[in-house]
Amino acid sequence: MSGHPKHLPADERRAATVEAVVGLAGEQNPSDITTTAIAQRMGLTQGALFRHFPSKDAILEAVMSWVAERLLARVDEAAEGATSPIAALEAVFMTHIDFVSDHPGVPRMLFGELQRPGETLPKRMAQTLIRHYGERLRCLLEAGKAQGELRAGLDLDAAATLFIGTIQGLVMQSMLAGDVARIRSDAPGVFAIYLRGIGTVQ
Amino acid sequence: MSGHPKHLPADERRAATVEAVVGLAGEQNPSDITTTAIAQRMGLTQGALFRHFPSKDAILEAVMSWVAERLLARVDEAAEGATSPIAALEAVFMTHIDFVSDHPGVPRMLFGELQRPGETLPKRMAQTLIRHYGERLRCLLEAGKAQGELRAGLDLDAAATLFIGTIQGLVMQSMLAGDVARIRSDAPGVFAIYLRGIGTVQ
DNA sequence: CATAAGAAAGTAATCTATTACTATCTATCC
DNA sequence: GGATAGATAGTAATAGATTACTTTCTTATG
Repeated sequence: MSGHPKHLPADERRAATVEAVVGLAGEQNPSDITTTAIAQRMGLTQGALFRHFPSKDAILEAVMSWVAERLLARVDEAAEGATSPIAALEAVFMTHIDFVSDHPGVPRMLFGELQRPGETLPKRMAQTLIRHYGERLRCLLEAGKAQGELRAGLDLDAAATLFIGTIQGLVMQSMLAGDVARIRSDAPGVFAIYLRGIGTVQ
Repeated sequence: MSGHPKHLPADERRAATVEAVVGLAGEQNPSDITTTAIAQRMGLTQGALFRHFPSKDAILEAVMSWVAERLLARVDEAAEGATSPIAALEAVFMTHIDFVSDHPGVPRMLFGELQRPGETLPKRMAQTLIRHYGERLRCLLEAGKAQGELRAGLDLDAAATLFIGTIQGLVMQSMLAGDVARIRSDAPGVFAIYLRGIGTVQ
């Protein structure tokens, strides 16, 4: 059959590897992803992966790094384009929903990494990603308070937790229905309830 | 060392097995739980498990069955004791929070089962559990609407999705902090926002 | 003593990682 | 500008560890 595929520069193969992992994570339990499966999806043999990564955990590190970079960048961009804190929150939410719709494996991997016992690097990367995300949220929420868009008594930590939970709930619902598209179509209704909860409009 | 432990009736061993799995799931990734680890926690050898269960999946079935029975029973009991739909919702929420505080491995296992590819029995049991749970929620929400406690325009499906997401967000936050106790202490603040979101009081 | 429960050891499959070898690309030299 | 050397990227095979599950032997208990 195929024989040897074309040689690619190292960084392109690394990027392709990350893509393969994210893709697989959308179809199966992330912690059941094998190096054989990753290689197969790339049209390579299993051993070839270890020419670009010293270990499987190094692959997961690359994935987490990719996620952190892309997600935070898109979210920041969405927030900056908005004219008010509330508008920014909504833009962030929808951008996040778009992201997990495009890459349904991402929230599963994050959740999975958090569950790992011990202190692995990919796990810590997942933790810091979510922490940074939470900080941005609290920042927006605080600004909303300052501008009177959100009620004064609002518990910022609770609001940030619920923001993330809102997305997590949509992810769970889409897994239940076995239909990734639901995550996007159900998002507006769920976010409307959230918005009302944090105190916009009366 | 120990030698042979006391013989137990089959059903007690099965119950102890379920307990062991739920316990382990609170400490590590549920899908990384091995039969060796389960047996070790019970003070048995690995092979002994297969005297009581024909396969590992049969163990997971028993766990899912245990979860479905206990969770739904406690939730139903909480709902019945309440005097209004809203009070029932709150009671259900707090009961659920108590349950996952006592058994932090449960939401992880449910999430993990939903991710499995193919159609295994434990996966289907997780799906039906969450569906039944969702039905009860929608029923309560509808009653709340009928009694005017919730606003008329409320999207019931979205409200049910967010209810589950609220819990899921608390679970995630507790995993992030590595502190199960947070799930209980953060719950009231988050639920208050949810309640406001679905339209109680103005 | 008979039976059911557990121990101990074994098996086949699977997974990560390594090794020895080979193909492909790239840059240099005459 | 071809031939060629060196580096890079691939394959195939396999080692070593771990997994779910079996089989056989042993012990406790009614």
